[in-house]
Amino acid sequence: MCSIVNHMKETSAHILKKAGLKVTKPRTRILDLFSEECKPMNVEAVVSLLKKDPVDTVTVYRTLESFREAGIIKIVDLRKNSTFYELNHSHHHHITCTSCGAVEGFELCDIEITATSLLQKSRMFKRITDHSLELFGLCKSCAKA
Amino acid sequence: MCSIVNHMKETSAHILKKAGLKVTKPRTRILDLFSEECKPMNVEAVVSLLKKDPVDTVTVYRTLESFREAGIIKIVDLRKNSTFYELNHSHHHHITCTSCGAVEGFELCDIEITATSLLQKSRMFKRITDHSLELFGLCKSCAKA
DNA sequence: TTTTTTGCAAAAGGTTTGCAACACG
DNA sequence: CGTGTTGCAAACCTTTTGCAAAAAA
Repeated sequence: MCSIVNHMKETSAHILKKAGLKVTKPRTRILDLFSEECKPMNVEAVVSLLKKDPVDTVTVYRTLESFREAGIIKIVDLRKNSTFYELNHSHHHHITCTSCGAVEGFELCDIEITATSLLQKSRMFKRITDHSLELFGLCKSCAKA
Repeated sequence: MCSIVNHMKETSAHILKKAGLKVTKPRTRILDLFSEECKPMNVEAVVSLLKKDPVDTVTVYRTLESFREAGIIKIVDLRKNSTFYELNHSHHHHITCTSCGAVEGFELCDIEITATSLLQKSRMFKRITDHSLELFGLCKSCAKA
């Protein structure tokens, strides 16, 4: 269980209302799923994990997009061939195994400081609103093989 | 003109040979293009810039993939809906305007040091082979509007 | 000449759009 | 009950694959 729901004692329904989204069954189930699985997921993963009581793929696409707009989830750049999302609460980054695709999250926020100072040198940019630090490497089991 | 060809006095043909790739007209032209345009490009951009003497889209896909395998270019994660590549010489990152899509490059390599120390804490990972720090924000003209 | 590369056609993902039926508030 | 959401079909766009003709070494 991920911390946003847990910590803040907020139900998915509550989070949806606060975001101005109607509380529907597919939305509640998808948000619950993100709280249960503490990892980046793509549309296929969501559909697959809800297959007992199926939610249409298109609905998942639309739901993830509306969650992203509302700031509930965010896109993670993992160099996969589809878009991955995760809950937008704790600020962290990822390391992805280039061999088997395993993903681990980590926190590391010296970057914010360094990045802000960068704006002073930029002739083109005014504001930084988001960033993504993604590492790629080999996990222990792939490093052996 | 980007520095790799310029600085090292290496022609595209020379770079291709060193990489073990046959020197063909499409490959030479595509590599020349990356040297001329100092910015990330996707397949569409390459095709479009070569349209006077067209190179097939599929050839561009295959060429970019072979360049990437050879380490001549690398993928840049810009959160666009297609894959962008750029020359793999100077180590730098990017900031992308979330409003108009403008991209600026910058150097900032304290990350390598910080990231390496991270491995000591990771229970899953053994090696970091690559990383990507991408910033997103508003460029000066979009910040006004 | 032998092997690799190119271009065309077609297929294969992932994602988006249109629209009627449905459900939330 | 009215508006926003869902599900299905179909379209769309990017990327991949198969194969014969062309080009590199």
